[in-house]
Amino acid sequence: MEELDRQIVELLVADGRMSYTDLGRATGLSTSAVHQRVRRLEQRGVIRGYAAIVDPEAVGLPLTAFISVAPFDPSAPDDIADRLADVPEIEACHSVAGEENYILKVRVATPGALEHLLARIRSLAGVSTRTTVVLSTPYEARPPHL
Amino acid sequence: MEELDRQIVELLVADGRMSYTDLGRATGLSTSAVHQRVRRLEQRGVIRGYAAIVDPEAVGLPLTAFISVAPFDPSAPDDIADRLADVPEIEACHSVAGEENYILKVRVATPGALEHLLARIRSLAGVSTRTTVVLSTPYEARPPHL
DNA sequence: GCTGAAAATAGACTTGC
DNA sequence: GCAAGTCTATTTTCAGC
Repeated sequence: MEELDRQIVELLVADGRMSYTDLGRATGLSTSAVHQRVRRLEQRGVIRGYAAIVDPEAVGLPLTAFISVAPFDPSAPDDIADRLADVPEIEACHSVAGEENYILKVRVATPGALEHLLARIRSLAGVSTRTTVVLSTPYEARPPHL
Repeated sequence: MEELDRQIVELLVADGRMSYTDLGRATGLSTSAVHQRVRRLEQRGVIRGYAAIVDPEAVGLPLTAFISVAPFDPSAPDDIADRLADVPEIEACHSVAGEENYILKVRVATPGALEHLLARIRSLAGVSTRTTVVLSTPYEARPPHL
């Protein structure tokens, strides 16, 4: 990727609502030039979208956990991700190499909610789980180092 | 949190660049009313900011991994998060309950880069590591279920 | 806390380099 | 691929309820 695009992406990751005017000032381009580049970055899929960053605690989800899952029957076709796709507490689902098949990142309100969530995941996907509770998060969702 | 605020947050998480005009249409409020509410949500820290969502593969970081770390000397004061704060490959750092002290999420370009990163983390923070490589990511960074 | 309107800004689009 | 200019939409502020 080009230096100019790299710079634009970095600026938009830091502030997704930055105006094209300011992006132009920061990069030395005209408004229409950055606008054009941003649109190309969006079309190429480099920029997938824009989102407000929400504090999970502030919206009542203070408890974060990682759940490693492994299927009861390892020979069965693996449709675990699909089976869990509609569980809203699951923020991320990664297929991984290692003892377990997936790592899930979940957010819930209370330990009780985590207990129910684990039961739901086990029965929905036919998996055993190993849960690691997050105590605190020094940092998270830092921008990629382009 | 109030229903109207919940709705606004949900809309802004889905599209961080949505205009106040459109937010007003979607919620039935006037432009200035939503604007006011958004500002209060920002001030209260419910909305921490806005960011462009970037495809890590498209910016040359196709390899994601989780690294669990535990200090060589568990009796030493724990400044691991601080010591690792300036390592740009680390996207997230969670203090966790369990066998290890922290779970790091990292993104790198190649297996070789991961090898160097692990060495750097071990020497910087004085920790042993256990690495789980991500094979694929069915979904990630889904909005919190308000 | 919401509305509605006015003024300031920024966005979208076109044309020419 | 970029700059300049025009037209439209949005942001922002404020008086009034």
